[in-house]
Parts: sequence; C-alpha cells; structure tokens
Amino acid sequence: MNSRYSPADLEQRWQTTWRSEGFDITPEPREGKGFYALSMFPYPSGTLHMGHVRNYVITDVIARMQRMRGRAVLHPMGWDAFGLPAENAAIERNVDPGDWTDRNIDQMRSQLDRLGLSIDWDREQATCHGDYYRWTQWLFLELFDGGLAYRKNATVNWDPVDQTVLANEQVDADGRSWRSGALVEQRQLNQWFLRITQYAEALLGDLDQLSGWPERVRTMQANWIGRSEGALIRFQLSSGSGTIITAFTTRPDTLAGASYVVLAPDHPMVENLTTEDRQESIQAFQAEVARLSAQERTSDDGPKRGVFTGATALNPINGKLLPIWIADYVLADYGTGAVMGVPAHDQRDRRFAQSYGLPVQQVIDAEGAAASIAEGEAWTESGVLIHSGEFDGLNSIEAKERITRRGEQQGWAEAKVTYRLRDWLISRQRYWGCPIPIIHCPSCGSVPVPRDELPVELPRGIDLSGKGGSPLDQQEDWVNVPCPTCGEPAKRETDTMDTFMCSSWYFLRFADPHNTELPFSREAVNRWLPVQQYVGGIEHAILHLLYARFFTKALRDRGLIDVAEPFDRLLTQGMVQGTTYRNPSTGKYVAPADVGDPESPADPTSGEPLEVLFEKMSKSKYNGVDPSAVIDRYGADTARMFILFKAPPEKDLEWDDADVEGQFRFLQRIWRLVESASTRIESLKPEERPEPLPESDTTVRRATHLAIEAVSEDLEDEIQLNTAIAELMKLTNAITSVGVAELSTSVLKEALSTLLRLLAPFAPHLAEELWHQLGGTTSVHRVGWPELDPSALIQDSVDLVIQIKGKVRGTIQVPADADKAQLEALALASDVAAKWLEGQTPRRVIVVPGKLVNFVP
RNA sequence: GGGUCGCUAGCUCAGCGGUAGAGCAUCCGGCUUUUAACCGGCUGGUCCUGAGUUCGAAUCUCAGGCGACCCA
Repeated sequence: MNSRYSPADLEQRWQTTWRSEGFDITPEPREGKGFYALSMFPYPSGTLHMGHVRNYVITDVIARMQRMRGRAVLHPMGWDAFGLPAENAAIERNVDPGDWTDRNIDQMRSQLDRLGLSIDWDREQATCHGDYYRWTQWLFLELFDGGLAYRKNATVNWDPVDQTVLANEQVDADGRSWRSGALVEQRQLNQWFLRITQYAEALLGDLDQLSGWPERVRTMQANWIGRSEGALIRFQLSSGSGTIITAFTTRPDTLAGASYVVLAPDHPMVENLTTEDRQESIQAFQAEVARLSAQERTSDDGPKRGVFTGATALNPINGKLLPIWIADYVLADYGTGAVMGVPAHDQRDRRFAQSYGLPVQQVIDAEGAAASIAEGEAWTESGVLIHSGEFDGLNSIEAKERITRRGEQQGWAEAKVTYRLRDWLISRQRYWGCPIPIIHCPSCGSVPVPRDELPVELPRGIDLSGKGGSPLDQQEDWVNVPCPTCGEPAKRETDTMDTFMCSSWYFLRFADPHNTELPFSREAVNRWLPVQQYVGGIEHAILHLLYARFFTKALRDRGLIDVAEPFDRLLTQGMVQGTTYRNPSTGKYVAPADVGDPESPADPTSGEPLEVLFEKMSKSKYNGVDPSAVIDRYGADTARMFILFKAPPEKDLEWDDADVEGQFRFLQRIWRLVESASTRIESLKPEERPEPLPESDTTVRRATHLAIEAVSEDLEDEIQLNTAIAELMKLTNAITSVGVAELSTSVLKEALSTLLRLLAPFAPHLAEELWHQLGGTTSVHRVGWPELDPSALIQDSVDLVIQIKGKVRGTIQVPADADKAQLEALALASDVAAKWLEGQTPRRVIVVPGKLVNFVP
C-alpha cells in the first residue's frame, strides 16, 4: 500500500485515457448557452514559455470546473500563425515560412498536451492555413463592401528594421515599434485602412457594459479613443481673399486669448498661404519635421519649433490680427490640422509663444491664475472670463457653450466632437501574412477578388531576400492577372494584412470551425458567444482587444452576427518573472550558473556583488525556466498548482524553485492521506450517516463544506485561484489533524470525495488517479461538482469574544443559538468579566450574536 | 502634472468594521544509510505613517510616504 506518488507515469496514463475517450470534445449545449472559455491564442514560436503555461492553465481550471458543474464547455486552441518571425527564419535559414510554422505548431501542441489541458483539438485553427485565411479575406471584402475598408495616401509609421508600416496602436509612447523596438519614421504611402473611427463612439460607450473587464483596461481603451468635445473655429484671412482656416479647440472659452494660428507643417493650405519670401524657410522646416515621430512632436515638455508663413488671420471674436505659423507640435491628421494658439491657457502654446516672442493674453481668471501665468506657466484650469468683451464674467463651462452658439449664429463656429483614435492601417509590406484580396485595374480601380475565387493564396517557395519592398511585388506570375470586372490586364495588391486582422475574429471561427460555406454561421455564434471568460496578457489592453471589439461591431452591422461585444469577462494575467542577476555597475545580466553562491552572487569576471531581481523571463536575462523541465521533474499537476497558487492570476508571479517543491509536497500529502484511508473505503457510494455525529466528525464535515463554499466562490465569482488552493490545503489539514482513524467511514468518504473533486480542476491527473483508487468507477471530471450542505456549516456552540472597552480580554463557549439577552447574561457571569469589570456595572453593552459582547464601563 | 492600483510574518498572499491567517522559508525534534527525502512541532506581526469616525479600525474617511502601471 505504500506506493509512491510518481506523476510521470500516471499523468501520461490518464492523458491517453482521456484522449481515447474523447473527453475534451465539445458537446452541443442542451439548453441555452454553453460556456466558452478562451485563452488568447499564441504565436507559434516553437517553444512554450511560462507565460503561456500560466495563461492556459487558468483557462483550463475554469473550463474544467464549469464542465463539472454540468455546463457544455467550449475550450479551443489555435495559432496566430502569420507574422515576421517565420519570415525572418526563412531569410536566415532558407526554410519555407509555412513549413517552419507548421513544425513549430506541432512542437508547441505536444508541449501543451503534457500540461493536461482539456482542449478540444478538433476545433484547432491556424491563421496561416488557406481554410482559415480564406475567411479573413472574405471578411475583409465584407468590410470593403460596407465602406469600412479603404485605401488612401497618408503619412504613416514606418518601421525601418522590420521594413513595414505600422498602425498607431503598434507604436509605443517613445515612438518605437511594438515588435522590433526600432524608432518609427514617417512616410507618405498609399495604404489600406479600416474605418475604426466610425465606431469610436460605440467602442467608447459600450465600455460601460463591460463590467466583467478590469477597470484599468477600460480606462486605457477610453484614453486611447480619446473623445474630446469642443468647437471648430473658422478664421478668415486678413488679406480679404475669403480663404478660411478651420481650427479645432476644446477650449472655445479661451478664444479671445488667441494670439496666433498654427497649421501642421504638412497641412494642404500651407503652400498657398506662404508668402513668396518665406517659401524657402517653410520648405526646409517641413522636411525637418517629417523625420520626427508624433510623440516627439506633441509632448508637453521641450521647446516647440515653428516658422511664420507671412500670412495673418482675424480672430472672429474680437477682430485681432493673428499671425499664421506652422509648427512641429500640430499634427495634420488630428482634428483639422490647425489650432489656435492661446499661450496663457495651453502649455504647448505657451512654450511656443515663449520661443518666438508672441503675445500672452490672459482671458480666464481664477485664484492663482495670474501668478502662474506671470511665472511663465499656462493656466489650463477653468475659471471666469476676462478681456473677452461681452462674455466677461461667465464661467468656462457656460462660456464654451455661449461662444460656440454665437459663432454658429454668425457662421464662424460649430460644436464638434473629435477623437484621438485614428483609422486602423492594415497594409504590411511583408510576405508572410494574409494577402489583401484586391486587384488594381487601370480602368476599374480597386476591384475585389470574387468571393468564389478565395482564398487568394500566398505563392510558396519564393525567394525572400528581406531587402526593401514587399516580396510579393517581384512575383510576376502572381501579380499579373486580368481584372475581374473588365478582363483587361491588372495587378494584384501586394501588401499583406496586419496579423491583428487574423486575430480579430478567430474567437468566432471556434464556434463553427469546419464551416466551408461561411466563416461561421449565425446560429453557432449565437450558441457560444460572447466568450464567457477570456484570459490573456495586459499587453493587448488596447491592440487586440480594441480591434476585436471593432470587428465584432462591424460584423454585427453587416448582419453576420448578433452580438455587440465579443468578450463578457476578461482576466488579464500577470507576468511570470524569474530570478535575475545583474551587475549594478555594468548593467549586465549574469546566468545563474555563473554567479557562484546564490546567497551572495558575484560577477564571475570582476567578482563584484550582483543584485538579485525578479524580471520578466527572457533569454537575454538568463532568467527563464523551461516548462518542460519542470514537468519532467515534478509533473504537470505540481507545475499547475504552483503557478496558480503563487500569486493571484492578474498579478506578476515570481518563480521560485523552493515553492515549487512546496506544492509537490502538498500533492504528496494528499496522496498519502488517500492511501491511508483507502483500506477503509471500498466504494464511493453514499451510505447511512449516524446522527448525531461525534465531534471529530462534525469538525471535518464542517471543514468539508466550508471548502465547498469557498472554492466554489473563488472559481465562479472572482477568479481567485490562489485562495482556492489555500482552501484545499485547509481541508487537507483539517482531515489530517483530526486523523483518518477518528472518523466514521461516511464522513471520511464525504471529505475525501469532496477534496478530490475540488482538486480535480487544478490537478486533474492526481485527482483522477486517487478517485479511482477509492473505488470511483467514472472519471472524477464527470461526477459533478460537490454540493454545499448549509446545515453542515452550523455549529452547536461558538467561541464568544468578551471585550472590555473594545479590547479583547477573553473568550467563552456559548450555545450557537443563544439570543442577545442570554449572551449578555452569560458574558456578565464569566470569569473574564468579573476580573476586568471589578464589580462595576457596565455603562454600555454591545452584543453581536455569534461573535462578541463588549462591555463599556 | 493627472488617474488607477498596491503597501499585513523573512518571502508570496488571504482577511476588507468585531479573537490577525495560509503556504513557503527559518528554527527545534523525530524517522530513515537520505541525494526530488519524509513526519511532527515551535517561532515569527507598531497590518507604511499620522489624524479622524466608532463601544471597537488591518478594514471606513482625510492627509502624507513609498512602489507599480496608465495618461499627459
């Protein structure tokens, strides 16, 4: 009977059994909706890292628990398989990107399988396979038909390392590419865009419905969409030419304080406005600004630079002359590409005015305003209007409205809402992506490829030099085709799609993965969507999660689906961090093998002491832990338990080998506990329970049902997997400390059967093995979630705390059902009260039934 | 500069008006010729600071400190 817990063979054995029984195949929901649990699908890099493990294990626990609760569960997996790494591998090693990707997928799938994830592999999708990207193209044409996909010439972000353009969301705050980290340049190119701005209001407004999303993700999306209310102001040129410059402002109340007007350097009117003598300096400045990123241009700090055009405009509110400048801090595609300069009340305007000696006129007054303006700052708060003629004395809020209304009456203003959100640039000048299904015809323009000819397949086996331009440009056979409309010679679009297009609808395909007529049927989508629980990294707070919401809304408006939001509940899991050694003087990272004594790590070359940090696991920091190695050593169940227990799911997790040992020991304790009890239990069928129960039985029954209550809440309401595991430990400790020998068979059975069922989602293999050892005949994963018996939680007697003036002075045992008067009497009669009250009559008595009595003398 | 979140045992975290808890680590003891050991037990806390509300504050309020993230 003293068998040993050896995870390696039992995990393998159960995985084989489950697979052969088709345990993970998705059942059709019998009534109502099923439960859809989804992890953000990975890029198939070929190696599974701990971040993946954490992601999929969290989703797996939720999926398994919902299944035990009797729900039909959809828990699929796929591959976000287009993208640059495959293309780079092809360039470096001369392999086919498709073959390389498929090999990686096979490798990662087998690594995932070892974790015991209950994934329905029959629904697997890879975005780079024709039977998937056929539908990505089909959906692109839907958007094209709906006017949501269009081509335009625009200033776009160019990544000089990856040699492709990027969407605004894919450039970080420092103006660097999210992928390559390269400083992004600006280029003028003719590119494809999706009209996400048409959904700005809906994407913002519907954030309110997403109560199952983390607050910070909603805030980040709201900030990114960046709605601002204001007005368009039309400035007439003083030359009397009738030419009008339209500027957008959120502060029409400060209009009287405008002392100049600024256009973006690439504003289309600049050339006409500029006087003869200034042409040269204007052109030089335009060229200079073109090299800067939007972030560099618009930040509050740093000097603002510009050039005077020679033209002037009139301020419509007071007729003052305003010089017209161009400046780096105004962007052509935000608002109207023109702003009014109000140095007293805008920080960037103030910097600019200071550089060029432009007048500063205060028009908003409030306490401290004049002083701060005098110190060279801008007063950007609201206040009361001054120096604004008839509007003097109004507060900012009223004034915004009154001034805008006056302007509307007189034809120089218009109330207007603008957004920071830009249209989504989806063209990529790379090979390994989904081809855009468009043919350019000299006479018919951009013509969609007929739907029955989809997919437009990527040509295979081509030479990828990696040097400039899209590799598809050079594929003459592929590029030159007759126009589908007129039959004349035409050319295929050679840009491919941003891979975020592929991931913007994969969650819909999982509902109907084998459909050959449509990307998905409305019925299948209605059956499963929205995703009840979505789990993934916070890095997609804006990118993927915003695009997917946009796609869902656009497809709903095209009549393809009925849901307006794709993800009901979202969990953003934290990073997995590894122990990292760094030399503080050189900033260099040192591998753990080279640091000597881990207690006092030292640099192997210089002997300097190293600092010990926890940072996101990565090769360059030598702090990675290989999931396969952990599974080899401790088994998948221990790896799962550790990664779930060590930190709450949304927080960063510090990997610590000692704590992994701890989890392994806990599983061993359960193993031994069940072994020691197995002689007493022949089957798991319920049997008569003697009443009343002896005290040891009551204690364990209570612990059992407390655990049911706590674990159920932790898994269903808040996803608190770490505390759920702590509850399992408490139950285990309660059973062991009372002792198996002290328990009646029926209570022991109930306790162990409960423990194993609560454990099953976390450590599925061990729970299954022990369940069978106790005589279970069906899988523990199919027997149902344990039910709470509230009567088991009731105690006959409870500890009553006795406080004197709010300080705890002792406890007494009282009947659990005693009323307030009885409690007070019992407490007053106690030794504790006698000692501390010293005969005084308490002035006040607070009684909290079941908890305490507080005497205030 | 603004916002959000956090600060509880050495570490990672529970508790969110009513006796401060868990796991790991430490320490002690036992068992076993141990190398993935195991078992039992004991330690260990100005709950970031200060003020307020309350019979009673880790928990609520305010101010401050430190840290992380987001926005500018």
